[in-house]
Amino acid sequence: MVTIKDIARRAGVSPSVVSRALNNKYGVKESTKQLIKAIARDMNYYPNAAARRLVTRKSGMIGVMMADISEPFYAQIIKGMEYVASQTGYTLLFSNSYDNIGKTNVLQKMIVTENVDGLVIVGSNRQDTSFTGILLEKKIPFVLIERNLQNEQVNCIWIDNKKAAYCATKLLLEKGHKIIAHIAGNMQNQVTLERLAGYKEALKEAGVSAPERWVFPANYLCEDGYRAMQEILRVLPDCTGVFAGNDSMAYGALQAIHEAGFAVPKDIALVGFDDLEFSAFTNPPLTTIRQPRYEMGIKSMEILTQILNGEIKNGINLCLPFELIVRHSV
Amino acid sequence: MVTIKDIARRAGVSPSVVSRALNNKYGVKESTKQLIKAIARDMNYYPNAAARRLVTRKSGMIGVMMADISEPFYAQIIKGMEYVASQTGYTLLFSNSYDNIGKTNVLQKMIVTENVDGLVIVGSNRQDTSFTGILLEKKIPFVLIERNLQNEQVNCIWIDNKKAAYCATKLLLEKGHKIIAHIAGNMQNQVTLERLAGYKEALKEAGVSAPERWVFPANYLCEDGYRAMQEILRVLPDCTGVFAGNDSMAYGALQAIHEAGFAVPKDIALVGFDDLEFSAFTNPPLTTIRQPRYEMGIKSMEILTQILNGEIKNGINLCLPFELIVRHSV
DNA sequence: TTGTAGGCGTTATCAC
DNA sequence: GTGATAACGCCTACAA
Repeated sequence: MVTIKDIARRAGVSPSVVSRALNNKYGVKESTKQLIKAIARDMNYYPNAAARRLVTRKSGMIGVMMADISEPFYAQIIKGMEYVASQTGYTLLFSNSYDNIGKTNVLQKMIVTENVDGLVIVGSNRQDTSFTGILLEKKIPFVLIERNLQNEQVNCIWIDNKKAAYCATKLLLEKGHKIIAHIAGNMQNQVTLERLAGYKEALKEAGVSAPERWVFPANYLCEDGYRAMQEILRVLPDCTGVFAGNDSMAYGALQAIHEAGFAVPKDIALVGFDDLEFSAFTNPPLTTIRQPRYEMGIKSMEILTQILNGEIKNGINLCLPFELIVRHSV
Repeated sequence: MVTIKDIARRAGVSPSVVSRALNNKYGVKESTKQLIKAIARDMNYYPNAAARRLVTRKSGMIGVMMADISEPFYAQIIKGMEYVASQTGYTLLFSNSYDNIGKTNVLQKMIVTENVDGLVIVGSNRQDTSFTGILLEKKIPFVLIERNLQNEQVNCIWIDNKKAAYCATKLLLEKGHKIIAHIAGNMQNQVTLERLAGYKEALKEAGVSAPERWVFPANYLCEDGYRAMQEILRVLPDCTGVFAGNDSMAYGALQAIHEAGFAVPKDIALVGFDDLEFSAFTNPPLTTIRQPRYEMGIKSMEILTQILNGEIKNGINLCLPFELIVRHSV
C-alpha cells in the first residue's frame, strides 16, 4: 500500500507537506506541489479513507435509507442521488429500513459506526419519528423524502398526495363510475393516509361518502394488489372503478381482473400512483399519477450538500408537482 | 462519542480488556465480559468503523459494481446479496461501473480508498479484463456475475446464454416464423455475443443463415428497443418474429409495434430475455427467458463469504439454469 | 486474567 | 514553506 510517507520519501519532503499538497491547502510552494502530485499519480496513490475519517471525523458518505432498495419505485430516486453524489464526490451508503428505522439499529450504525455526514430517508413509517430527534441532537443533516413533517428544523421533499389522489379519483368519477374501490397501501405510511384522504374527499364532493368497505388495505407490493383485487371482485361485484395506492399494486390488480375474465377499462377502470417506467407498457397502459422521482433524488442530495457546505440551513420544505398521466386504463 | 476508553473507565478496567470482551476474544473473565457488555449497551456504544478498519485492515465491506444500480435487471440480484450480507454482517458498497471499470478509477477507490474485503462485479465489458489482474494480484476475492471467464482463479456465476437464446429463437421458428430479427444488446458485453450466437445457431439449424441485416445492435435500454423496432419495421417489413436481447428492449419494441398499428403476436411475435417482474404484465404478457437473478445475488455473496472465511478457494464456476417462460407474446 | 505500549495512515498544530 | 509531533479510536503483541 502506497502511503503519503512513501511519497514524502521520494519527493524529499515530510509527510505533512504531501498531505497539504494533495489536499490543495495553502502553504505549499507551487513547484513542490506539482512534484508531489506527479509522484502520487506515478505511484498510483489513493488515500486511505479509514485513516482520513478517523482524524477528520468526516466520512464523505451520505447514508440512504429506504424500505427496500430493490423496489422499482426507488430506482429513479437513486439515480438522481447518484448523479449529484458523483459530481460532489460523496459516497452513498445504502441501507434497507424495512419501514422501521426505530426498531433496528441501522441508524446508529450509519451515524456512529460509519459516521455518515448526512442522511436521506425515503418514506419512513409515520409512527417512527424518534430518529428525527436523534439526528437533530447530533446535528447530522438529513432530508426526508415522501414526508412532510411540520418541523422548522427538518428538510422535507414531498408531493401533495391528497390532492393527487383527489385528482385520480375525480377522473374515475368523471368517467361515470359510481362504485370506486381503493386499494390502499401500508397504513403505517404517511402517504397512504393522505392518498386515502384525497380519495375520500373526491367521493364526498360527488355526494358519495365512501364506506369503509370500499377501502382495501394492502402493502404496496404487486401481490398485495393482486389479492386485494380478488377480494374486491368477490365482495364488491358492482365496483367498476379502482384507485390503487401505487402502480405495483395496480399491476397486480390488472392481473387479477384479467384472470377473472374482465376487461380494463371496459368492465373495470383502474388508476395507479407513481408512474413507474413500466406503466406505459402494461395492458392496457396505466393511467396514473407521476411523481418526479428523479428530481426528488437530485434535490435531496443538493439540499444535503448545500447544508454540509454551510450554504443553506435546515428547514427546507419542498413540495414538488405531480402530474396526472392519462393512458388507457380508465 | 462513546469510545472503549469510556467503557473501560466505568468498568474499572483497561481499554484492551474492553476490546477483547466486546469482540469475544479469549482471555477475559466471564463476569467482567458480561459487565463490559452491559455497560456498552447502557452507554449506547457503537464501534468506530474507521478506527477499526485502520488497524485491522479489514473493512467489513463488499464492493458491488454494476453498470447502473437503478436498472431493474439488478434489483433481484441486489436483493439476494443484501439478504446474505445482512446475515453475515457485511456492508455492501455500490458503485456504478457504466460498463467500463478500466477507464474509471472506481475500482481503485473501492480497493485502496475504501479497502473492500471483496467484490461482486455484474456484467462487465468484455474487453475490460485488466481489473481481474489487479484483483488477483492484490488477492482480493471477487465474483463475476454474467461472465464465464476461462480462468482457474476467478469465480463466475452465469447462465448458458447461447443455449437460452437458441431456445428463444427456436420457439419462434416452431411457431412458423421465417424472418426473425434480433435486437441485440451492447456488443461490448460478453452475453450479447453469446445470445447472438445462440440466435444464429437456431436459424442455421433451420436452414436459414441469418444475414447481418436481421441483427439490430442496441444498448439494452427500453428506448433502444423502441428505436430498433422502428428500424426493423422500416427495413424488414416481412419480419414476423423478433428476439430481443433483454426484456427492457422488448418493452420498447412492444410499444413501437403497437404504435405502428400492429398486434402482438398476431402480426409480430416477440421474445425477450431476463423475465423482469413486469414482463408478466405487459400487453400481451411477454414470453421470455428467466434468469435466476435472486439466486445469483445469493450465491455471489455466499461464495465471497466462504472465500473470506477460508472455507473454500477461488475458482468457483457456477452455471445456473435458465427457463423459457412462455406467455402470450408469441 | 488484565494492563501497557505501539502503531494503523492521515490531518492539524505549532514550531522553525 | 516546511517539518516534527501529537492526535483520531481501535486492536494486538507482550509484559505483568
